[in-house]
Amino acid sequence: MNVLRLFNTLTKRVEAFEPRDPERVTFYTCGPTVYDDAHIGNFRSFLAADVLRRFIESPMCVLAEEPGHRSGERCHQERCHQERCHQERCHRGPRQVVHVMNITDVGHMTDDADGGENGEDRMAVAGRRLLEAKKAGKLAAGVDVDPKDPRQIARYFEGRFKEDARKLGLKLVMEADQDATLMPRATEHVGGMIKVIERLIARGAAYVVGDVGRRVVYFSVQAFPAYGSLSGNTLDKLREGAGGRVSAENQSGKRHPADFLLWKEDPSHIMKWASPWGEGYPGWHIECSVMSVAGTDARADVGTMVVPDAEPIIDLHSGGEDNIFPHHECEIAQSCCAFNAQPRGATYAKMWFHPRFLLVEGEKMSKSKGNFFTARDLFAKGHEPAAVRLELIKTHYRSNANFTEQGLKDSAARIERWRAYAAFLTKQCVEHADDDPGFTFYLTAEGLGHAIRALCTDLNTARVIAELDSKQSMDVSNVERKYFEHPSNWESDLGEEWRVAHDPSQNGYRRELACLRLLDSVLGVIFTSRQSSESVRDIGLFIGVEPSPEVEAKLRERRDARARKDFAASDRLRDELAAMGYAIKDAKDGKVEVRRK
RNA sequence: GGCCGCGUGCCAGAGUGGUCUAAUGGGGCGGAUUGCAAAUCCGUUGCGCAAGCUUCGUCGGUUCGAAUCCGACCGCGGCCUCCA
Repeated sequence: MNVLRLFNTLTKRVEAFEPRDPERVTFYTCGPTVYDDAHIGNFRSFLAADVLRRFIESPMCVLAEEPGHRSGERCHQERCHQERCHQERCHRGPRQVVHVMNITDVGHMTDDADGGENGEDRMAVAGRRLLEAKKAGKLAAGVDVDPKDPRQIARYFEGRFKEDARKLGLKLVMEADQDATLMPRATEHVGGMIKVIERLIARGAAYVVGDVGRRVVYFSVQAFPAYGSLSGNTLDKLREGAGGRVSAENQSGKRHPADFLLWKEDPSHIMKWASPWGEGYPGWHIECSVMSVAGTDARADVGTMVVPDAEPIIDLHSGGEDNIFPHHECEIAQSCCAFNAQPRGATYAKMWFHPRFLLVEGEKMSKSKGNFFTARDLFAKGHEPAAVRLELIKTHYRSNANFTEQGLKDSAARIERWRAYAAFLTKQCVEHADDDPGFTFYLTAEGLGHAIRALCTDLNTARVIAELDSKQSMDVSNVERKYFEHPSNWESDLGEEWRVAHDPSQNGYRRELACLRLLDSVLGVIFTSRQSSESVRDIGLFIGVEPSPEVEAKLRERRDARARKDFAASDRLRDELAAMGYAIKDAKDGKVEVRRK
């Protein structure tokens, strides 16, 4: 039996993921800081988390169960379709995943990357940039944001982040439109942070230094013996200041050099709140300790909740690899010391999932190298979001994937081939075609099983893509794409798809389509609505491309030229489109297919 | 200096003890098709006419057998107090 196994940063091994309650998995992802647009590296990390949560909640995913778990008996009887499962402790989906991602909108981040102003607040930098954009008239029409108000700046970029994320199919963001508690804002949880800091002080895990007006609360790392277990940076091995980002002034009041900030009294700060330690702002790490609990368990009160010894608080936690230390290390220390009855030996999150950084054209992404892209940069260039999504999830999350323009084109073409296959299968279903004994249903036969095994083995998305590509030996060039737009492709119940996929009495085409939908429920790139409006459908198909009115006009002009066999005009228009970066292909009925060159 | 991840063919990227000259896609080459293209489909793509020989960062080791396990080294990426 294949159960989901993941590389756990905490144990540095690939191991079975065993949530406390397999019917309700809690998952927390460190979210974006909203002082700028998210770039494709940010999104790679968020998309890896999205793929994981989509798989966990799907009927394809089987989870191992802790011995003696409460729901163990029931699932074996009712849910499992696999014979061997009855002998082992496991639980088959579908199941609920409570996925929470915070929005870091507190302006205490310092910008050492491109601000240069040695510790200038990121929100202040963002405000200055916005102000410049506003003066230059570069701000989009209808946007009214006051560059002096950090809350407005944060809301502005939060809105843009959600817009990009929706296009890229981040399920969590779409859910958060219905339930805002799934994307909590740090600024709205400062009260909880203060409560947790008070608890930490009361338990001797934190201390206050400095005179009134300049008070600072630090977490005492020596209060938590397990400090260092996630990153390997144990207290005896840490070398103070090796990262070159600590100032002597900040270190002077600490009992131990690794102690970190929980609260800083600073009435002059750009964003500030009242607290028992004066007006000021919270440390960076404390927000996630609070929001991971508040988001995944709405009933919990961070001021009073007590977790029994060694019991995890959440099942799964993700974030970029740069968060491993110090952020996640500190989060563990805070949460265990604040919430666990016995911090020693406690577990905050059971499984830690850290996607690695993305390279672009073989190099580290940086603004100075010119290989720095935000998601919206790519959308603006006409790349379809689904292609960007596939390009970002196609490589194993734990390797340094290389994002390339060529790869983006490949991804767009790949998606279109899959869509053509979906259109073909849909056509056969709609027309109630009989099974063709000469046709190989490669997914139904074994591809689905291979793909599921790959996902169970540390979320191997590349292998899933290979399964979707392989053994597909049919000419998809002549399939009428209108079948892809068939309403049945846009609403499907995954539990039902799973049943159909495993029901031998069903039509082969129907079963194959069910397999395709199941796999795409994880990848999220095939059955996504294209941006194309009704008005452009009569011209043709936009492959990995967002149509623009300008392109549309040229295509119409060219279609008319071809109708009257004016090939000179037709070729001239094709060249013009090529110069704009579009490749076109003539298809049936005077239609064209448009892609990126 | 410490801790962690990764290193596969022209490119991207699977493969974690034998069925591996190594999945899959791209690119290249040949063919079908096309107003010309593009796309699509078929074949081919380490060397050799062949029996056969040789690849998976490098060097060693374990094993009957290694891309796969172990060690060292080299390279890339991340972190060492607030960049996914």
